[in-house]
Amino acid sequence: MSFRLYDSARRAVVEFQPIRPGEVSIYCCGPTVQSAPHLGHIRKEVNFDVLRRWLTASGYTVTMVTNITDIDDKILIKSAEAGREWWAHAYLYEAVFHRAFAALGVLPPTYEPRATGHVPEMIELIATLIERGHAYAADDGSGDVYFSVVSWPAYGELSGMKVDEMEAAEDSDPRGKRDPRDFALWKGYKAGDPETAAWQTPWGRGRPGWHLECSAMAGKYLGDEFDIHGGGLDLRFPHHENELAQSRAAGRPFARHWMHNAWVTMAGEKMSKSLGNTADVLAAVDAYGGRAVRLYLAGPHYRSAIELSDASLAEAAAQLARIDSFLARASAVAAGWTAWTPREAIPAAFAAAMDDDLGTSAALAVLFGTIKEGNVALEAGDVERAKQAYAAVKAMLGVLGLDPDAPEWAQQNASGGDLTPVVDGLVAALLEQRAQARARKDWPAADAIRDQLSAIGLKVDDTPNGPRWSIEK
RNA sequence: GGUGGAGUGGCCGAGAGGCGAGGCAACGGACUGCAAAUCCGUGUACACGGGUUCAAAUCCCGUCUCCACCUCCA
Repeated sequence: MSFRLYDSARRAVVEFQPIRPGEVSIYCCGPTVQSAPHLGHIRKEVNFDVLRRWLTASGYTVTMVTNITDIDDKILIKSAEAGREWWAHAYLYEAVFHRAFAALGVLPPTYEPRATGHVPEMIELIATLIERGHAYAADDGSGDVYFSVVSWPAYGELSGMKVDEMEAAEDSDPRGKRDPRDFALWKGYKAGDPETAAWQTPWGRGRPGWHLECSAMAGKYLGDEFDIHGGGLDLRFPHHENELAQSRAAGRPFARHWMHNAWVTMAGEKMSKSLGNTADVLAAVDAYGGRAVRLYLAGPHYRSAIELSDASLAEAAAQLARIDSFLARASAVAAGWTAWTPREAIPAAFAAAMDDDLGTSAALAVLFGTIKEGNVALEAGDVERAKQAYAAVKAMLGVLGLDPDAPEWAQQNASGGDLTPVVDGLVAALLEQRAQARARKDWPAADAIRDQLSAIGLKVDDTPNGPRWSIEK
């Protein structure tokens, strides 16, 4: 079975064919580190993390590049408001983003370049574009350099936008543009900008334009041509259109495949900073747990908008509780069973769903079906089938980034994990008292102990093999 | 104005011509001292109006509503 993926440029699900057999190169536009991430930002990370995990599980060696945009208008404005150096502001929020990524089990990219570290590559790209007649330094002496849209007839090939039909932005500042549709590759230094936010170039001092950064960094780490370029749907135009135009105009074939995830909505509207309807990632993680939030983001298809509410997060938490309940029950008989490798353990239906444009929703149906089979097997005492179901569930969770025993989650539970033997000892003493009360049919006393534990967040379940406790999230 | 997407049962959310994805919630039953967990069972949904077809949530025509991009945006 081969992998099929929707390509935004061709507007169809197409057969994925890597440039080099067995390898996949992905460039994914990363955050502009101007303020804390919201759940919309993080959906992109989770969706592309699932892509990466599935390709890896399918046997590919994946190179994943996600940039950090650490210089930009917004950063300069926000840092000035906050009374910080722009670079200090950028580092501060880069750390917050990293914390949010880790809180959702997102694997670190292979390379995570910062825009400010790649000015030489940008200058080289601009020079090539000027040489080829696709870019020009503004005549007004501002130091701005623009890409000439009319010089590149293919402009619009990605988004389907027709240059002539586009609504002209009324308040846009034409500055030194020869055509209002031209976009900035390089922004000349302006009075009032921080002295440190400017780099010397053949066209004067200044700083990078947003679109140019990504082309330069993708080229450095992945070469002139690579497999997949990703990002949020809102980046398709103009950001990705511009990246594509400037890269191809410079003679680089660039991305073969464009992949865009849809957004998170609240009350039907796209979550965004400008609308102010954002949900903080770490707050959601505190309330529902990182794996529940990840399940909420990863479950629906990546090209569907998903509606955020307390109810939808609570439902994800309930789904996860069903998953974890099975893992807890099954691990008693199946832990350490290694007859199947994770790859062998993945059910064919799950693989088929994932191969079909990352059908996580259908894949999840397979996961829950397997859990039911496993539960039935456990009830029937069919240990062999329970082990197989357990292995299959673990393998599927691994692909989705939800296996609680995987390093990215085990690490997060480390503080609690270290205390588990201690808590276990304390709880065991109480459970022994409860067992004695139950033995003499003193139900009020037994229930009092259970209620006491429940009040501090420990849930007690009676099983055929005795009571089991767990921490309620 | 240009371009694109969406309207599915109480809720979330897949699917895209023909056996009711899956989950959450609810109700009934089994198990349990009671719970919890688990299992079994219960639902005839596809915005509206036409049409095509043996068969339409799925295709065609029309209508309504919503959202997004065209400006920074994951």
